[in-house]
Amino acid sequence: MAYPSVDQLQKLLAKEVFHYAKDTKKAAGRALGTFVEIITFYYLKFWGFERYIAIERPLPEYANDDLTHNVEYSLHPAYDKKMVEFKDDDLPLTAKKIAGHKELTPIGIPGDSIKKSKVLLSKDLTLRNSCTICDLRDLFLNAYLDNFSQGIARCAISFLHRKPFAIFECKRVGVEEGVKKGPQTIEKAKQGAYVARTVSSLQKMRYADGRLGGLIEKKDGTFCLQEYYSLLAKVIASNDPELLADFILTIGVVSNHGNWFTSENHNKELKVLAQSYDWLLFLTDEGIAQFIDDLLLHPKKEFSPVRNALLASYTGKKVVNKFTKVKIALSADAELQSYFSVNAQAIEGWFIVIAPAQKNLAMLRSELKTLKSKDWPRIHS
DNA sequence: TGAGGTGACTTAACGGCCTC
DNA sequence: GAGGCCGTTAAGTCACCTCA
Repeated sequence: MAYPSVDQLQKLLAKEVFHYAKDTKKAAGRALGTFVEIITFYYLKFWGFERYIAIERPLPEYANDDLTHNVEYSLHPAYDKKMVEFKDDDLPLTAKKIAGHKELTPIGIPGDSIKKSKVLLSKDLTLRNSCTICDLRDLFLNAYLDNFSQGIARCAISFLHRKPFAIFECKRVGVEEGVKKGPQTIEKAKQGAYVARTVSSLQKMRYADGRLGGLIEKKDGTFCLQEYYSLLAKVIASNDPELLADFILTIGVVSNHGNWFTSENHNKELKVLAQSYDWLLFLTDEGIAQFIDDLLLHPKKEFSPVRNALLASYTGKKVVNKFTKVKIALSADAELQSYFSVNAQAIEGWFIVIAPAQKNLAMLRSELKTLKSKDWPRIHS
């Protein structure tokens, strides 16, 4: 790695980018959290799941609608899809404008269900990833920009069910000056663990002998109970609405930061997360450092739009941030897609699978593909 | 009338301080 | 050292206003 640690990289960012902030290290740490989110999003996009993704959508706890949690990325069953096109004269592409497209008028979208402040592509070519157009009872419509060339914006509209089949949460916690082990880590771990353990119908329980068990209540009040990962595999492979209807695969992505030890030598906080999410991925120091060096600190010429989007977003003045998981400069989006496509093999190595044991990223991708391909209208009926 | 800017507000994530 | 709490920073939503 070109840098001794991510902590050193954070200090470099603090000096070079966040010099205006009252607490430069804190601002740089906050931005590193954003980078972890962006890396996760573009990897999912590279995997082909973009048209199923919602961002920061409130998700109720299982059988407890009173409490909702905004989850970073949720992957939803797609009931339908439409393709629409707009000319560059039509910019900005607001939710209202998209909902009024002739391809969508037969649906009869009620005016009051259309999102007021959502813009898929603004006049200054800022893209909104996963732009929600409207909520229609159990479904919501999300727009995704496929490409924008020769004056034509081609957009995909996904009809997504409100109940996701998978969620992703990203966490980063830094290391304090002069301290090797961060006390605050347990707080972040608890926060993530709580959400991971409360949203799915597949619940975790502990046997007296220490084994992890899983249980799902059936309609008749009886329980399907067995060793957790066996039941998880059974649910993913099944087509049984009783098992699948409220099941959510939970995935956590945590970045290394020097005080969670190594991926092999887990400390308490990492163990809490590993036993709370179905999958826990560890984004390595080397990975995040490579991303920052390649795209933000010393980018090749073709990646300069990414660096420019970052620098224009963090100036100390009030500007629209064009380098987040939601809003990103269109030129930076294109280069990020290209970077993730060209470097796919290396990027796969940035992630270490902490849990489940003996599994790899290809298996996670396969599980997600299996889930997205289910006959969801029948399962939800 | 609709696009775009602004400010109030909520939610979340960060590092660091404080207590035990 | 462990863990609770806090101030700062930032993202996102929404209502409201201005202006073409």
